[in-house]
Amino acid sequence: MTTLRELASHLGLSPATVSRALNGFPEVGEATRRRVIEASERLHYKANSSARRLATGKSGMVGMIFRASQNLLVDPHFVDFLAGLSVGLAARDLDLIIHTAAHGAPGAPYKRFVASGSVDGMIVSAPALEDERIATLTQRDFPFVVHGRTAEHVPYAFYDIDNDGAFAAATALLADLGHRRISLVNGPAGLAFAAQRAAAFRRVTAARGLAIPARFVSHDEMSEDIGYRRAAALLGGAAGPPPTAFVCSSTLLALGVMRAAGERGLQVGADVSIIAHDDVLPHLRSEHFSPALTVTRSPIREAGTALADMLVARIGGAAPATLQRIVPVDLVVRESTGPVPGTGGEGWSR
Amino acid sequence: MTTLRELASHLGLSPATVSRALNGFPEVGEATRRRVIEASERLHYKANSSARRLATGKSGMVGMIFRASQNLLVDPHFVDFLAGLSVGLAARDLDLIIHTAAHGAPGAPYKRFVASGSVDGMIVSAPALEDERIATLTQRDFPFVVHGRTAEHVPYAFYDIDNDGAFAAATALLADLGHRRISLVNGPAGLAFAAQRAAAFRRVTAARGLAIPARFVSHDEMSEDIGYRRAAALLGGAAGPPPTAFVCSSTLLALGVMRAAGERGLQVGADVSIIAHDDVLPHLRSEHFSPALTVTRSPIREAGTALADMLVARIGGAAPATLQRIVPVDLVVRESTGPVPGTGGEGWSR
DNA sequence: TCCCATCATCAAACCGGTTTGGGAATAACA
DNA sequence: TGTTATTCCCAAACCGGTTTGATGATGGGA
Repeated sequence: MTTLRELASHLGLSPATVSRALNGFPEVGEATRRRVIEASERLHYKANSSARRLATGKSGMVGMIFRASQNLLVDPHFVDFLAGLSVGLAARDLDLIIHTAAHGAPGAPYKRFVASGSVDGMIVSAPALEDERIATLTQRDFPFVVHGRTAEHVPYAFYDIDNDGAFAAATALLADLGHRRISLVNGPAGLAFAAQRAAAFRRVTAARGLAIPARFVSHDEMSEDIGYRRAAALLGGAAGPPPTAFVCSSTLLALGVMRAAGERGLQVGADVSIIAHDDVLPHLRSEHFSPALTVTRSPIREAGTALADMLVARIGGAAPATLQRIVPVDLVVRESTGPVPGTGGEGWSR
Repeated sequence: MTTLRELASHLGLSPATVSRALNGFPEVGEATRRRVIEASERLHYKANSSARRLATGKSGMVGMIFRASQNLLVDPHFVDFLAGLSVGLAARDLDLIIHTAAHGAPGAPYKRFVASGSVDGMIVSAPALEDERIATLTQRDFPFVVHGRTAEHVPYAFYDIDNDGAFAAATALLADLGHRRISLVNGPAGLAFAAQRAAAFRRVTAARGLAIPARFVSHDEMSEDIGYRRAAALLGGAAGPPPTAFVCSSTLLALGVMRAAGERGLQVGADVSIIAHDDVLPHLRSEHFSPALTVTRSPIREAGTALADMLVARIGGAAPATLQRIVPVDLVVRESTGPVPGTGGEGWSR
């Protein structure tokens, strides 16, 4: 509760000198500085952050906004990203403001943060293919970084994994094992990463001459439940021959697909193959699934810390074009993928 | 970027009038108010939040601090709580600042937030049995709410589940089924909820005359991995006869215990019984485990929204003693619990 | 017609820091 | 000793809102 002025008059100094002493400016005497610091601690002085912000124009915070409708906060991928981000920002002495936009208008909360000057930068997560937020922020020349990439042409700072490479490799692996009926259980339609993954999947299957019926490709929330329902519907075979392999956009989806396969008595890795993208959620380890899951792997936490660094650079004035990273994805072959059943996999059944 | 003064001079009014017009004060004429609002929208005026805070003394934000060392943000229970909290706060037009304290000193970040006036209230999560944060905040008479309860006697606002009732019921259920060698796989030692659960477990087992060796009770992080390791060590039987039943502090732990049991060829619900507390994480549904898990159930998301309401009330001046809630916990019996094997469960083997 | 409410508005102070532009010592140099 | 350069500190302005106290303009009642 002590103010700078109180502290100053207590010391018989001017507020200006005390301010400089505490902020490490060179033009105050060493003896004076020590006296000031000692007194500030004794009186529990702490600069009022609102006043400082008003004077300096910096807030020391960065913002992030979720749409409550999308329930993104519940998504474990998302929160793990948040964890990395928070740690990375804390290391730079920045705080993170999170705001859940309850109502429809997605633009309003951005105004709230950007126009009112309450944050120094923004983080945009889970962008759509053409994302309004990116357009708005670019237009106002406000510092921001994106987790993911959109189809737009404006240069902005982003961190993304090589979704195309990962899903091309995953699809090719299955095709090489002889699978011709492959299903893609993907993330929500409209999100950029899901579109990139679907494009890679379609490109590779088309190149191999595989006919993929529309019902084999689904876009939805990435939960165990959805994985189960999609796989159960397809494996039931009511609408046509079931797939022999699944490519999943997350390990949670794969878990559901495995449950559906298990219920039908299908052996994963023999009767049906499953591969998934693994964001390496610490409490969900694909190597412990039974059977151990073949995955394309890229830790989502690293995205958080990397984006924190990028945002700091961006706030510091770095050009967006210099802050773009696409990280490669590892393909880890384990036990959930195998040769297509009923063909020459073992060399005799053909 | 337009300021209040600019807007005012543009309108030929004083800043005072414009401020009142925008903030809905009754002493400005209706015609003037409309004129002001119209102009403010046309010029994209948005009050600078730092300036407003400085003038009003309110920040419109509440804070929450994690210790990075504890890795709480990675804990899915925790983040789901965060989700509920965020939604609850957004409904009250509050933002949440989250700060990860990288280094050891737990007091420092509190100073940072409280003494500098950057937040109007604080949320304390995962309290220890005697929590320093609660002591500090109480002493400064700063508004805060706690998720959980400590052993302290100071009256503060909290929301907690009936850990004692839940774990007494769970333990009694197993004892009633004839189990005499029961293991408790608990959360981290030192945290209040874990202590409450352990106390209930010990009370009920003692009342039933069950001898529980020290190795049957473990305190650690609540991950699948830890659950697996604890159960594997006990079921190995190297240190003595293995337990016939497990009480787990989370469904993640139970998942690990199930994996350990499965690896040894034990049938869950017959050879070994498992019961867990279920915080109802949307992506981890205990009714879908195989077998479906018997649980004590209480959605952790509700804690978030309830605490948001409490904190708003507390900031508004409500007395802490009026803001204390302990919610009951449901016992849901499913397939993972059954009579102890090798006794009279089936009527013939004794 | 005069007086008193009521309404609508304004000038100025204030919140608590930071920053600019000097100015009075002291030190360095001729 | 006189001048110039440093060193150290201060008074005042400023950031952009909100809030107090006062004032001019209108309208109703006597």
